[in-house]
Amino acid sequence: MENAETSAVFPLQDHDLATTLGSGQAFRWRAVGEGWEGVVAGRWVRLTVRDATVEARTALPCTEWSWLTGYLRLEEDLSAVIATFPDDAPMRAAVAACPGLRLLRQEPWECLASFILSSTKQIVQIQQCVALLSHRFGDPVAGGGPETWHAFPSFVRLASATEAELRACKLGFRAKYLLGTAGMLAAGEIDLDALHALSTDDARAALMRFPGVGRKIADCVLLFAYGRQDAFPVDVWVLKALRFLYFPKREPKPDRLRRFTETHFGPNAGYAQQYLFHYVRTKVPELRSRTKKR
DNA sequence: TTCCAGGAATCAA
DNA sequence: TTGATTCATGGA
Repeated sequence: MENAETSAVFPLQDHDLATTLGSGQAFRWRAVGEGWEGVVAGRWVRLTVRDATVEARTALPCTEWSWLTGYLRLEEDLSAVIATFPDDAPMRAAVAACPGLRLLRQEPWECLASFILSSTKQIVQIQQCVALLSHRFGDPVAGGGPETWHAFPSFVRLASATEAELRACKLGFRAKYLLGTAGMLAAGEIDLDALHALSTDDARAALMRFPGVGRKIADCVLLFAYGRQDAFPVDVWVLKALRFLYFPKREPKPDRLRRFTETHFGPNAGYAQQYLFHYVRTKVPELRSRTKKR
């Protein structure tokens, strides 16, 4: 069969792909040579940055690219987003430390499933679990080389798996959560597409009906898949960031902290959160070192 | 060896 | 309501 690769080039401004794709919001990207390879919307794609452009190469013919430009949010004016961040020292430091960090717009099911796997796991382990799940249960897709790639498995497919099969993908206690969630979706109990029409609060409540989904994971899905930029996930890193950068003197009570995250960071609070997350996780030695939780 | 990881469910007080 | 415990697994 003839090589049917297709490529397209898009302008890229204020967008650091390596930072974005490695910032713990998506888990299927691999650095390969100069570029990044992954599967988006069931298509294998290789992204290569050249100057102020990104070249996208697919293995199969492609004439319409909204599946990729929407995923990468190439239309978003990052400077306009950052302009809404609070003008304080921690936020300025986080923005300065992570130039070109962006949010993606992922598919809700893959994002939900990935973050159900994420609880009490390191990012590299989440990546490994997602790779194992995809390899074991996902449909094969044509890639750019001899290696076989796989789409992220559908909830229908996972709903028909056994807990033992999921545990074989190193999910541990999260296996029954993923199985339960896939089962609810396969049974039509909740329609992920319908959440787009709901308020953020109602969409969050719907997501939290799934087993293994609490406030934090629901907020990740709202932010990374549904474009709800007011959603502010608080994980162990963001908690450390808030304590260390904003409340160094005394420990804020949880409800005080929640009110702070909902009011201080503006309409794009979730975007600001991603900057704080990546900043403390990669650039603040006092917090990167293994220090006791206070 | 011990601690911890983009947490949530469960149970005790 | 809040606080402690449990749940797998592997990296540091």
